[in-house]
Amino acid sequence: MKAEYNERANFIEETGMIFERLGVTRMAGRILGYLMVSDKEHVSFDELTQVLQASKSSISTNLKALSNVEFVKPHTLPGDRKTYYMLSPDIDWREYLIRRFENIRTMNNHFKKGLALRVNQKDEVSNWLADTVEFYDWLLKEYPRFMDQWQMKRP
Amino acid sequence: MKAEYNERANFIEETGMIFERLGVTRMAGRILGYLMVSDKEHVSFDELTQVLQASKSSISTNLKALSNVEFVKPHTLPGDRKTYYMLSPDIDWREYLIRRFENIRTMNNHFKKGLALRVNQKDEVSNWLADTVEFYDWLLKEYPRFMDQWQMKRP
DNA sequence: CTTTTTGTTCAGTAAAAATAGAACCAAAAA
DNA sequence: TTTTTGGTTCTATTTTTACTGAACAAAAAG
Repeated sequence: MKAEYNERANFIEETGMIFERLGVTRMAGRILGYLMVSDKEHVSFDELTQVLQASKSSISTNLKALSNVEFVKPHTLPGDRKTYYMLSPDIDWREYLIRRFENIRTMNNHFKKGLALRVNQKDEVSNWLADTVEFYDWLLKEYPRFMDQWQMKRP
Repeated sequence: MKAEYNERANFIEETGMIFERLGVTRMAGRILGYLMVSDKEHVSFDELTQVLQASKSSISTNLKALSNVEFVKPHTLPGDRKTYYMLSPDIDWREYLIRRFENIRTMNNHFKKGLALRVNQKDEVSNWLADTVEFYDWLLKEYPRFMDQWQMKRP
């Protein structure tokens, strides 16, 4: 058992933990981890069940979830019934960040709603809420321009 | 039962749901929601158990967690044994965002590790990983400057 | 038409997380 | 000193989530 093997195995488990903390399942994280360090670019369903020592159902469910959010892309070959999977080269992390910023927008709107519901609009909490809203309004207005700088650097 | 009352109640439950999706407990979210729309600035432990109809233990645990991450600040008065709680006016959302960016740094480092473990450094997946790393390297380098713009606008 | 391959889906189990209830404790009040 | 207040902590209980295993299905192969 080579050292390299253990490094990969560790990497896979670490990926599982990292994604678990992000709210994805540990198994989905493991799949991503394996897709990252596999020496093949395309990995079959069956290989995943074996390498990750997981049930077909778990792999199936998680692969589907990962495909839905387009983190993973299925790949097929003529004359081959299997489906292979790879890390989706279509993920645009800039797009992904933008989606995350939209969550911030939701939260900011919620803060506005909360502030509006307060009786005293001028106490410390209200002021803090107002400041918060002001900051996020600024952020949401300005971040596209920031992102554009990346587009300009790498068209 | 006034319409206003229901709006507040709805707001509290929504806050619970929103924070639950962010990985905090629903009850912690409810506490934050109530602290946002309460007409008092400082709210007692006991009031929280009653308004949120939750057990003392649940309130205690969640208040402690919220205090630990400094979302909530305890407030005491001379001659009063109770502890009151408020939304912490000390939360600096800029600081908070910066902490979140540090998570991105962790992820980016993990990507680098994964890329290094790949056998073929020049296939599609490797290229995609390399591009991703490049984008995040740029982002992590540039975002402090972006944040400084806010500092300049609001010193 | 029957068997095999390649998964998917459903029903049950195991594991984890959130909450409740009760015992408990320290400090203040009586 | 005893009692009450204000809350914490420990041990269930409930709820949710992830995973497994087995039944099932579609399509290809024999």
